[in-house]
Amino acid sequence: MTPVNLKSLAEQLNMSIATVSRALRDSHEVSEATKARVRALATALNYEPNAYASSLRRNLSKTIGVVIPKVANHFFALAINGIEEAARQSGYHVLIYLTHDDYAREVSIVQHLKGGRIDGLLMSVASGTEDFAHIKSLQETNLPIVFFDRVCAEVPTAKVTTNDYESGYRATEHLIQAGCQHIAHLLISNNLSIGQFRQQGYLDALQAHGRAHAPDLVLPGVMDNEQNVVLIRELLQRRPDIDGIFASVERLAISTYHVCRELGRRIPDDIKIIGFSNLEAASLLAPPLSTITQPAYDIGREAAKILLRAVEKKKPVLPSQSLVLESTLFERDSTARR
Amino acid sequence: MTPVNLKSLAEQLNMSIATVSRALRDSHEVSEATKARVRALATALNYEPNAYASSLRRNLSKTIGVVIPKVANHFFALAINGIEEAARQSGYHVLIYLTHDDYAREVSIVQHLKGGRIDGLLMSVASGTEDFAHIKSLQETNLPIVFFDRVCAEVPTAKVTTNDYESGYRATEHLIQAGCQHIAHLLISNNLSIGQFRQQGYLDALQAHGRAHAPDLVLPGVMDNEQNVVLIRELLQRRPDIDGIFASVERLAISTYHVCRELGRRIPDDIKIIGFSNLEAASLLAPPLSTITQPAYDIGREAAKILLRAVEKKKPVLPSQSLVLESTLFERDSTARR
DNA sequence: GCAGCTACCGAAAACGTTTGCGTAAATAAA
DNA sequence: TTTATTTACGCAAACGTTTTCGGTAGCTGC
Repeated sequence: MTPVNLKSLAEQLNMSIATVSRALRDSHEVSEATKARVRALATALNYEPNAYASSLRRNLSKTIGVVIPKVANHFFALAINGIEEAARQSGYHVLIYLTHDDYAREVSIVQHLKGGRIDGLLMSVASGTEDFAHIKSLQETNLPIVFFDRVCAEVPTAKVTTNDYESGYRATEHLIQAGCQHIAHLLISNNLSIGQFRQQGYLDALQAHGRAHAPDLVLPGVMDNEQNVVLIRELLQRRPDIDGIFASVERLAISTYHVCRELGRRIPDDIKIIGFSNLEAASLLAPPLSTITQPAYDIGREAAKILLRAVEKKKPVLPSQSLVLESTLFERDSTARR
Repeated sequence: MTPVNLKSLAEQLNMSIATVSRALRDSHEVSEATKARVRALATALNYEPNAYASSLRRNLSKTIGVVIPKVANHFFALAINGIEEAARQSGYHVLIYLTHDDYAREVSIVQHLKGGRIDGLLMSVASGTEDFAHIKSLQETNLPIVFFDRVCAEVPTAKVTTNDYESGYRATEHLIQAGCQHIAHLLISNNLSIGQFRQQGYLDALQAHGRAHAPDLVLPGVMDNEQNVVLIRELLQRRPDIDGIFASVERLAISTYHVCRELGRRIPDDIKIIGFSNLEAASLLAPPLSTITQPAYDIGREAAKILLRAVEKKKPVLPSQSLVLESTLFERDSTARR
């Protein structure tokens, strides 16, 4: 069985490889008659151009990379959904890499991407990452990068985020208006910029409503879920007066539900909870969870579109192309006034 | 700025390209002394081999493809997690494609994969797919394929699934033992083999317990969620005697919760529900949902391992390498006896 | 009849890597 | 000493595609 490539096609058609290639790319330097002959044979033999030869020659892979902390999370899953959609529409392929929020793994992945495997990168940095040299070094190879959600402030490029400050502010204000006196903030991580924005919103909302800020009401989450449960239990036992919780990330809200059930705290009677979440079943929880829901699909799609525009036009991605999308606050029973 | 490739390295080291290449691949045909010199410069200049040149020459891309219906679904997200883990351990990259359960899209994706972009394929077929010619044709190019969960019976290769028949049987039996008289089955799709297995388990369990089988109690789900809500509402209104529901897929269980809430049916008092689901928050629902939970992460990882073994050894994947993993039944309040 | 077009096509050089083969020197065996 | 064998490296041909640089026709307008 002979391989079906440009050479074999050219031989069967009695023409040069160059002509076959041009015919398939619909070049104007080839007559309609020969184009038709070439196309007929190509489809008959199910010809598909070798992606690697093409990529090598054109220095273009038609592939983008996505580096994210995890995929088993509705936010990132939806984001990938949007990314894949945008990529498919432009004929691009999507390579996926998971850091599991591990700095060393992130560095290793980013280093490997220097091999020219991708034309552009979409990234949401690991929560443990503090040094961004690996990313900067990648950007210096002229690879376009767009950050989404967990952005890296130090790298000058476009970022797609949500209005995290306002969301933190509104969530906190919502708890205040529901009657909460002592509101804790369960933070993602200390060094993520989105976490800092949400934290600032929380602080400003407290201040605007004349509440004192107690530093021991802010709990930075960790990677491990079991560990988080322990930390939250500790917090609720140390400060039994806490009657409101703002969780900056879904899994912390879920962990809080478990802890409350364990400690016999009634939601929303004893304690009210609101959290960032893209959980579809939020309205079916007991009680239904009030959420700040990010437009995850749109974040992914818009980030990909910005990246792909830059890739296609061979222009760098500018910080000015950054986008801020709006989250939505859904009031449900977990913050109901009683 | 000169590019950093084998040629530039060779020039700076005053040796041939071949030697540099061999040194970096740790060939025994190169002295330790020169290896050291080469490696030193390579790391100093942050050399990363061009993936496409290498792939072209070796006819190996170190990349596998994953074709799945969707990613915004905890089962598939976990499966990808397992796949990525196995791939990373073997130094492979993961390309991801979503069919959105659309046959035409699946065909188009599979056709594109003939370009040699991947060394192997992991696939969960779209629920609408009835003709498998596109997959067979891809397999004829000697590309190793491994199916997982939503397998394709007609293609002779390895498949990684769960014990779907037994799970369907046990779920149905569980409802019977909880006191249900009229049990409906909400099916994924008529032409998926896993759906047929679950359905057969449902039927056999009914028969084993002397229950008559009413064909109008079996509802094949559709793609659209809104549509499913309508169908389920219709079913519950047409057959008000239904007091047990076995949902073959998570979103049908969720839709059933919504319908029950809307119609004022109390779970589990009026109607009991069990469903296939990987929802983490299942225990926090109102009421907590009884589930058959598939080992999604393991399914993905094992499928990837089988595929990668075949790829590395350049041997075809045999149907005899198929694997059946066990699902777990979690009893929760949605099927509690009252 | 001739320069200047256009329309079509082919030869060949890239892209960066891997690898079969050749070969010189060094070492071992005879 | 001569003859194998090993060690360490270079040359050059691939892999399949794209693209530059032509080149040959057949036109047009003068």
